[in-house]
Amino acid sequence: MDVLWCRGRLVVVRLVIAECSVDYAGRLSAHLPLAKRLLMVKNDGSLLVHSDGGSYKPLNWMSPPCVLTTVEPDETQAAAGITELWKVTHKKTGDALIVSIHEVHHDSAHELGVDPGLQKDGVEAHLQKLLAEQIELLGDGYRLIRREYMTAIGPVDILATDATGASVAVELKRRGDIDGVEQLTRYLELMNRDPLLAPVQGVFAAQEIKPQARTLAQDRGIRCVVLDYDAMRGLDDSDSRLF
Amino acid sequence: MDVLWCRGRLVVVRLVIAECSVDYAGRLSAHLPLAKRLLMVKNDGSLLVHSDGGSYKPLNWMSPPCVLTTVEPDETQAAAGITELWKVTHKKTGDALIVSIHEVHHDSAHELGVDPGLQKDGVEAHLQKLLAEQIELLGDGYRLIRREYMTAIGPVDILATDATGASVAVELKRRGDIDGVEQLTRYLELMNRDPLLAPVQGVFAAQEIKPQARTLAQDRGIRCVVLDYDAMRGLDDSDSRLF
DNA sequence: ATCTTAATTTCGGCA
DNA sequence: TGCCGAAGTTAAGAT
Repeated sequence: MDVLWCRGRLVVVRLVIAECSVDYAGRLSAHLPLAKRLLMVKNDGSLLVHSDGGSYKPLNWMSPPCVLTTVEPDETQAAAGITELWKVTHKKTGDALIVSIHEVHHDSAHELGVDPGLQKDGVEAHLQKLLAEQIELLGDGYRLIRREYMTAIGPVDILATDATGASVAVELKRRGDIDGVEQLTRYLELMNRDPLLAPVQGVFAAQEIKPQARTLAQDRGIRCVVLDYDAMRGLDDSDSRLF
Repeated sequence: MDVLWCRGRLVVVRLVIAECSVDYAGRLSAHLPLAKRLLMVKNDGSLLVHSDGGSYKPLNWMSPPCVLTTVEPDETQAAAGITELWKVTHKKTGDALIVSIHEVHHDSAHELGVDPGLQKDGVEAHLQKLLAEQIELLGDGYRLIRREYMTAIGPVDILATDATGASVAVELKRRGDIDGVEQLTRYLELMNRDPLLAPVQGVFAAQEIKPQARTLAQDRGIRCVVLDYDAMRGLDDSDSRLF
């Protein structure tokens, strides 16, 4: 059991339920008082300390690359009831996580194998692809120049032209927040200094636009467009999808 | 076992190692192909799907408040090898996570009890306290007016005066990003409209300042200051700390 | 309850 | 590899 989970090509996760306290010293200092928790040791040596509640984030953890070593408790620690001492050290930053175990209630190791990984669909990239294909949603006569139009301070999501041939910079978000308006504002400021592009109009397009973002955008002469993702996906021909 | 983990006042976590595929339909669509994984059902009904690798983030999950129901596989599903079907639905958004279980390798429930929670130290609040105490780090003659100086759009981290008595607004970050510069810019814009404060100088202080943020700050006449957290902590008299 | 901001963010893409 | 921006961000604090 001692080193089973880190040897050879086995892909093993170890689950320990234990009464323990945890100390972290790294980018911050943190302490978990003595309580019964779940310790999850992954194959790469990383450690997760979970309680029963909260959401997916552990109470404390150490990310890979890191090494777990078990230290013999000294007399003082043993007298304090510590039976096992785990020290997890980050290989690069030197961050340390120390688990002081008082009692182990459960300990098991399970081989999992390599995970094939998550397949995602429906994020901003897809929204951008759809809007690029359906650029006329912004208005009659709109034409796509290109996606990811590069500027000195980063890529503009979509560059298009309106019916009059004037440039239009589109910033796309799933949720239209104030940050997105700021981002688009920076792009517009820069692009409008370019005599080949100016004048450039701004369009802030999102599935949902927060009132504050809308107010700020309108204040800066940026047009807001709310996108109907489902409708756009329905128009797309590659709409074969799960469920 | 069936409902043990959600009854009464027990605080229980259930651990299942199973060959399964997972589908998520909510803010995005996602699919996990058939593989052996760890399913962690927390007391609040939330579910975490972990593989052996990655960092603390599960491959897929459902956050509380949510409910887990077990559905009987229909004939087609049973023929495909599905023995159990878990459906986790978010109570508010309706997001759904479906776990199709083919084979259970391990199944155990563990009572944990209520967790006392994490004690943190060393985050931005501490940095702010330290800089307020050591405001002269910004320059000779600097004096603290107050921390969390309230404005109409939120609190400025630190308000100070320089050697000439002019107002200085300080925005503090652990990592100085472009967002922080934008934030400070908004504060400065507002404060400089106040005749009692104007003119207000801006200082962007962080443990680390990203090149783009520095460029933007300088372009807007904001001074950048890199803080040495360890040195500042060393000067602090309340430096009794674990380890 | 809603909104704002930080985070030991993590994660992916592209230069 | 490092930087930059998105994320089912999540989570904590303030209004």
